[in-house]
Amino acid sequence: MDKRQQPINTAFRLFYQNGIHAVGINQILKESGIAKKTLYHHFTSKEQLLLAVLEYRDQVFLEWFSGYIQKAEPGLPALEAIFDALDDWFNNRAEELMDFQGCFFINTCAEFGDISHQAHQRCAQHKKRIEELVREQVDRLPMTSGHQELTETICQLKEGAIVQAHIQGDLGAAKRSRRLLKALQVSLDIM
Amino acid sequence: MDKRQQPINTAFRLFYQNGIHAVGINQILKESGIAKKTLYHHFTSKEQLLLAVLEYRDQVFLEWFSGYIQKAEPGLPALEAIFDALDDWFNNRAEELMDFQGCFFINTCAEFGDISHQAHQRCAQHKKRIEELVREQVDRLPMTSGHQELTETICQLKEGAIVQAHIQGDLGAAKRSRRLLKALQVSLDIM
DNA sequence: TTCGGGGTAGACAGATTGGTCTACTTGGCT
DNA sequence: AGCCAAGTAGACCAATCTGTCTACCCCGAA
Repeated sequence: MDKRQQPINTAFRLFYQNGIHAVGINQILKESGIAKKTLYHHFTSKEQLLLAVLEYRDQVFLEWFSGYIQKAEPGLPALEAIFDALDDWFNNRAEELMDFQGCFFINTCAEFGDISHQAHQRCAQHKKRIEELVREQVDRLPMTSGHQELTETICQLKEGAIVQAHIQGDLGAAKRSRRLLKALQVSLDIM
Repeated sequence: MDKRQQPINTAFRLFYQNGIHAVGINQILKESGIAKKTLYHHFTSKEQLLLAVLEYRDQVFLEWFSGYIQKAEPGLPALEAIFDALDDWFNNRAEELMDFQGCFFINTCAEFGDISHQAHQRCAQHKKRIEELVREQVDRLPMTSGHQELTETICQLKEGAIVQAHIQGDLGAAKRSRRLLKALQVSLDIM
């Protein structure tokens, strides 16, 4: 019954399913069941609401994501678990995240393309946080160098899988990235 | 002076810079300099205009992209050239493609998330065409199997690089994917 | 020479947008 | 008991949205 959280939940669902510009304030109000005055009491504008939605999704996603990493053994198994997580997400086995419709942050950047836009920057921040989680595990690998490179590479594999899964409906995209990581492990003895 | 092409050019520029829902028909008309009647003579709706824009961008991008592949030696060099092309794109050395703002097809799918939507399907088709160009080169490699897997992997590396470059403004994303491809070559002797 | 297709400018319609505001209610703290 | 913050419903505003329509123009083919 948190009157600030209600429109955030509703707005996320509608934004994620239909896009941000395509969803009007009135629809959010109707479906969240709060009054217009209440919404504008908590948020000064649609844009501020969006920022709160990004904040919320960031938190939910990170919590869910880090759960997979922590359940696995630190190091390589944890890195592999990243792609197991993605696989669950793409195949709708992650209830917390709602029906897969791509990455909300990638989608938001598509609508607010300019990197100077606040929403865009908030999305970049989310990706940086994910990168930090990855780095923590990469740093545990028995490598002498190349931690930063490997971290960024894994994140890039993750983005590629998300896009492939969303646009083509390719539900095996996560497993493909996982196999690529394995191939890397075998080839270079970096891990 | 092609009155059908003019609004396509303008609409692409505006859609790409600002998003599709964020751009109104009237703005397209004003900036393309044609009359409303003319637009609705050629296109029955904004959605039909969008489909024509996707068609147009598909053609321009494929032409530009395949140029890089054809200039390189067939096989591995051509595959490396893919990432050289991306690098030029991200760093705005590809004039035909306009200032880099991510992939227009990824961006469009973000706004029309449902895979059953015509615009979304047109985007998937574009990606499939790119995949075909990649496959042609992969098929020339001295591998006994795994062509399909490698083709899809390379496409996924490409999507990852595009997203990373757009969201983080990471202009080295293409080179990172290129290095990963090289690492794969060394490790598995698939090429 | 007439006729029609493609063009122009822009009024217009009806719906919807984000956001403000009035009038009223409810519930908890002092 | 009194008060105020937070809530409700929804009228209202100006702007904007997509799409239609009128009225007129130009030019090439029959």
